Amino acid sequence: MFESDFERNLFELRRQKLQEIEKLGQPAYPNQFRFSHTIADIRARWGDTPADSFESSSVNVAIAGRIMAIRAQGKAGFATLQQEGQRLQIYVRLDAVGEQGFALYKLLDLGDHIGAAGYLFRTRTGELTIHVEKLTFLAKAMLALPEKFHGLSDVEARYRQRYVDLFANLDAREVFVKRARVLRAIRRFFDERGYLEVETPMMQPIAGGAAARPFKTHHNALDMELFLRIAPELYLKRLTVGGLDRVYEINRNFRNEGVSTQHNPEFTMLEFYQAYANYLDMMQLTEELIAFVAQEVNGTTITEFNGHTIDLAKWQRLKMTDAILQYWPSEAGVKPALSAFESPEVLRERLFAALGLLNEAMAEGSSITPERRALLKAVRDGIGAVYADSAKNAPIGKTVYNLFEEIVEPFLVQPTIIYEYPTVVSPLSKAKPDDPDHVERFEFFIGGFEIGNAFSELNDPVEQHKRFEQQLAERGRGDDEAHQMDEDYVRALAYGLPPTGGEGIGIDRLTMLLTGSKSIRDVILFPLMRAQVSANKDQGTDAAEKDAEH
RNA sequence: GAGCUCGUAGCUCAGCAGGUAGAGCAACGCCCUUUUAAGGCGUGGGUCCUGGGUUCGAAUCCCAGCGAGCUCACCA
Repeated sequence: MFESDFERNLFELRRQKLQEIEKLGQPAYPNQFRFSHTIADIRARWGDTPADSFESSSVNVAIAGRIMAIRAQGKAGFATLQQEGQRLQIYVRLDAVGEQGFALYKLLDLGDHIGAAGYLFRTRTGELTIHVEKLTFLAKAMLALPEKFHGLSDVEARYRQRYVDLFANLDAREVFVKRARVLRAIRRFFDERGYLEVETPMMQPIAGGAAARPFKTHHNALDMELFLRIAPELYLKRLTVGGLDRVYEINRNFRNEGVSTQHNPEFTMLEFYQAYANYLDMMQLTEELIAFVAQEVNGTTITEFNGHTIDLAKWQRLKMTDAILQYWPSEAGVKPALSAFESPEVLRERLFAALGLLNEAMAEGSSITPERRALLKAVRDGIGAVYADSAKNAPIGKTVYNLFEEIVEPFLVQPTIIYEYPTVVSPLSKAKPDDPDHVERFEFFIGGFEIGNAFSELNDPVEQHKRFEQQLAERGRGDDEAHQMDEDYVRALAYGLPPTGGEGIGIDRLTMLLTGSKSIRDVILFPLMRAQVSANKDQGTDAAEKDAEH
């Protein structure tokens, strides 16, 4: 627990102070405090009240809070209390609180929790302040607070010791307040539309509904291998078979993948399903939902993200192939004809030609800006990877999809719906009636990354069984993210799934957009961190502490 | 997994042409009854991430490791 002798000494000093406080007749760890107002209440109600009106009629209040600043001045002193992210100053004078009260004040430290009762006034500088008549000790901070001006800025410490981050950095707190508002708004949105909130298994014998590597676990009593879910999808559709026409679930998914500013191994996903709807209905619903949530959370649909101003109420819809053409850089030659997306050979040739032209454009002596060069390099590397994959007999649909991800996705900053996905990358989506190679599916992108994914659900059990078998073949070829066979899910479909639209939305990423957070770890209270090798420098001295860790 | 950057007092940081550490805040003592990054005087506090190497001498240079951030890879 202690990181240094400094901390050990401070802790011991504070214990002595606690004993002194008890001698003053105050319990060291009282079990309640009745406050008349929260600090927020007081700020809201008297924040603008002029000084003279406090003199004509006194306002008595009692508040509780953590001491975030303390300034003693002989026989008087100030302290700033913080509660629920709001602060209020108190003024303590010997002649107002008495010998005992002032003795207590002198035993207070930064970080302590106290109660303060008295009347409101304004100081010379106009700050709303409580003139304290009674101090109540509530709990002690036995460790030192971070620097009062800069707060806790070490990123690692902020994630690992979020409890400090939350009270030391109020903007960190604000992110999580907003995150709660996001969830509340989503629930309101779906509840008002007749959706039922449900919870489906997070431990599953088959981890289905997405292409991702799962976490494995084991149930002892049943001696059963289980997976943490990678998606709730297949269970939610079983519910729609069961007659729950509109369901939604907000819960964690777990994917055994790397971490990045956009990926945490456990993340929160919203999924919803609506019977008798298709992917076009889902598009409509998505646009309404995102604008609604933004309005509820921020009071506006405008958000600032990564240097961009984004309007979450303004959407564009683009067919995937059209998007590729639109973002095809001029340096890569004339845009491919639409027919190129139907022939693996033609597309491959076009990609090869584009690589040559891009390399030429970036050659020494060319007069392009460094920014353009960086962009072209990313595009060239992307196309290079896609080309390499396509040369390994990847299905044309996979090549088109990869190409889209490489040259379009990072540039989709304003809200954009991309639709018409290749069937090969969409094993659970319903094919277009007139085009078996494409499905009724869309994803939407904001701020340069994917936020959600939706489709008309495939409800033909025979077709679904076939798609699963294709996935098994992929698995056999070494793709360990290909979908597993789920016989029970096929059986559920055999009982009849009505035409259904479904969608999944990443809540963490949506929260990033709405809070301007660049990293997903800033919107997750306790992001996964590598285990720390215990730097316990105080071995052997604190047996009880060691026991507590086991 | 790869590349780049970072790791110095509880916190925020300086010190890095190699000569064994410093500031502010926090802590401790004293003074101060309207301060607010309060102020004044004084005091204590460091295996400079870890382990090797080079050197008469390493916080500083080199190598390896650990941890973190960013970028890339991975990521229906």
